Amino acid sequence: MQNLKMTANGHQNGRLPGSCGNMICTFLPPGHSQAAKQKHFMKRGRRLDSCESDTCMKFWVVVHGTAATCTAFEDGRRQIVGLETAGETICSLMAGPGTQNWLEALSDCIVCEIDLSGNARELQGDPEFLATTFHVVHRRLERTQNHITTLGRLDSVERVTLFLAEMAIRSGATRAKPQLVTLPMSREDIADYLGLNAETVSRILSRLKKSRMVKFLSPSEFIVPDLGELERRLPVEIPEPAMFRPAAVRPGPGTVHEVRA
Amino acid sequence: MQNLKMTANGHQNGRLPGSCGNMICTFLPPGHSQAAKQKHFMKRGRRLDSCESDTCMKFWVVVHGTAATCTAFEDGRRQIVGLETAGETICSLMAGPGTQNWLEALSDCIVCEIDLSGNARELQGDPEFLATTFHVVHRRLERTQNHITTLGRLDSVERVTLFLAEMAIRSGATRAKPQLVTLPMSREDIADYLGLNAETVSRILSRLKKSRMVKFLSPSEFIVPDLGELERRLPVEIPEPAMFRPAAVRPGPGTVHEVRA
DNA sequence: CGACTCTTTGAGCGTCGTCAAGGGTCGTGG
DNA sequence: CCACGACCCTTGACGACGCTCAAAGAGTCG
Repeated sequence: MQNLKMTANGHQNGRLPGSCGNMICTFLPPGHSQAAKQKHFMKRGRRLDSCESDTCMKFWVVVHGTAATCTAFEDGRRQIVGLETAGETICSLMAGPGTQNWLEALSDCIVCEIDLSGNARELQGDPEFLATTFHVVHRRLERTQNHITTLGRLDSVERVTLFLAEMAIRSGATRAKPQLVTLPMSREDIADYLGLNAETVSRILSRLKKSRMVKFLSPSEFIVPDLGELERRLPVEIPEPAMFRPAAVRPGPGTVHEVRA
Repeated sequence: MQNLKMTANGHQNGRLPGSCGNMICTFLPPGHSQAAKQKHFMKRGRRLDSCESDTCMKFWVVVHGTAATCTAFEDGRRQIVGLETAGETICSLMAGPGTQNWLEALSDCIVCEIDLSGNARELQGDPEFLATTFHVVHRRLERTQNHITTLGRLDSVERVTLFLAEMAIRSGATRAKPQLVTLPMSREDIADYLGLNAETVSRILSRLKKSRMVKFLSPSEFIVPDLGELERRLPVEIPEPAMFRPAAVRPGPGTVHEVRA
């Protein structure tokens, strides 16, 4: 199936990402209405609910900030299913029965809402559109499956360690070059992402601080002096940066393959 | 995005599932080679490894029995990412870095391997093919995301309870009509699916037996006398049967929408 | 400055994993 | 036919890990 990724990139046909850097916008008809493309400026904690209708074909693109796709039970337990950083496309929230699903701003966010319901009929026969949406869903599946393994088989220290490593790499850190990382989320958010609770996360961070694995300049700013050392404490390798960078903003055709390199 | 599900069904164009009941076969060229479609008869425990090449476009369809998509760390910890029962299509195993991924027979299985690498180029422009693969991946994402919440926020008793309920529903049980269920997997397999260990699963099953939530006729056969009672102990509703029945073998066009009903 | 939120840390305890022993079933081979 | 091993399931004892509750410190905003 890796071949489909190539098509999904879309660049080889000369199609270029829109002004926001995302592919989805480019499928809007030339003279689309205001309502079809809408920017949400979301303060931390604000939510966007998924649309329940069957005839709705909305996409959300995170333009700035960090958001999360969340699920909750009636009793209030929350699970963050995915972290959505700038460039990420959310093409449908799939609520299980008896649960609520929403997109929530973890930090202040700009989210672009694109409604393609108007030209759904044409798009369903458009190979480029289908390949793009396939790619969006495929990427998400990839990360979701990895997260299942994290939740099912890593203990709390490993989960937090992996989380720090991932955040560092998202910020551009490499094994060779440390990098100041700004956490866009609270301890409770981290906990809800990792299937832990906030106190446990805080305690583990303190432990990692003491063991010099990570230096905190403030509760939300840290540096990992030696990413390799972090990695040695984990039973998995740390994912490539490409894993966190959405395809549509990558430099050119073919680079998608780096994911498997 | 729900609209795409309609196209993905494929029936409305008159395209019908192949002899094995699956859509993917129908994309093989008329005079395809033997190698392009291959049946694997797998004894319990046997594995199929994912293909590493970038130019490979293989699909696996479980025709009979129960298989699992698995991940493992170097240290041996295993996580079952998804249960694959008859009719399920696996379109790519996406190994995270530093982990192994494979498809494993939990019970004796027949798995059909379909290699579309030969006509990849045409298929990448074929809306029907793209819609079908989109649907395959989308379905999987839906279940994967639900499983994240299960692993992250349900305790062990809730996980096992939910598992029993799901297995009952897969076997055709409803709130009104109990049903004899045959477990196609060991306690350890269940544990690896639920992020627990085998002894814990066994202990919890014993507890549920004592509380009459479930009757075991043998270690691998049980009946849930009152599915509603099981559901009342859970913070989530039990998914619809449609959640477990692959789209390609559903009766007709339009029925896909029942997923959201 | 106080109100609020977030974070940290401690004490206590329940849950779940580890280790170990014993029993049941099945297939093989003497 | 039975002995044996392989494998799975069950149950107990014990301990560590992670959650709950509580209190106090740190940072932010009006």
